[in-house]
Amino acid sequence: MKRELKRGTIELVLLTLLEERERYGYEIVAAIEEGSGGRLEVRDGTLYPVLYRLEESGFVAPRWETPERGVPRKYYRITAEGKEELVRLEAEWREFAAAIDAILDSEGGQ
Amino acid sequence: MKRELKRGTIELVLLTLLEERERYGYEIVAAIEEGSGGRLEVRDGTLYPVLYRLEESGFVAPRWETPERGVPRKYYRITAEGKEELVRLEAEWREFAAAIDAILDSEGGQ
DNA sequence: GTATAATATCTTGTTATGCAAGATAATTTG
DNA sequence: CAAATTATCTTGCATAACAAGATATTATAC
Repeated sequence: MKRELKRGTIELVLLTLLEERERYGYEIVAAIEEGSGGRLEVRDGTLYPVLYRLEESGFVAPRWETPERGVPRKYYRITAEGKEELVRLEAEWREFAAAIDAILDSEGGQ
Repeated sequence: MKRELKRGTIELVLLTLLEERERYGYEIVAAIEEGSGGRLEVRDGTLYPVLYRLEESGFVAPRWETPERGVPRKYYRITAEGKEELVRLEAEWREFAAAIDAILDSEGGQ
């Protein structure tokens, strides 16, 4: 999947996944690939900066967890503001996709 | 509509509009807004560079027309290669949108 | 007839963000 | 102990949409 198409959608995807439950970054990379049926891939070098942006905006909140065995993990949960943002982003996505489809369907169908 | 979401879709939109018929840049700006039901807007400062990229790639071909009255217009038509590219871009868009929707629907629906 | 608006194309610089490529560190496995 | 795996983080690059202008012709208003 080309890079440019993804732009502006990763925050929506992240908030959607974090609304279901708390997750840590490395886990999210796999969740995106799985949840999209292998069609969408996001690198960790992409993911972490997005999480920081969301954190700065107050849409997610982190929590370190150091298990008895294993590498420390930084879990993120969605905040109340994050849920509101998710509603906005999803509406924006639906409207955008509808706009593109409107052009494709009206013109291509002739 | 936010800027980032549009990225990667404008070439698809342009080729779709040009597949229907020859058009000139200034006309396309209005056609996009109308064809999307007012949901999608593209500035002329965005449009022209996209047309040049498409022309360089051989996907569209320009033709100047100087009418008896009025400002000269540069009409673009889609080429055979452009039609192939359009098929690719549309498939890519459909798959991408399906990937996003798969994540939204599976997670949001619980 | 001159000024203003509308039509139309084009250019420059800014900005945002996804990603490659690495660095770091702990843990597990061979 | 060496190598692979898990996990987070950083730097620099590339791309493309846009704002803000420049330019030029034609149409309209005064």
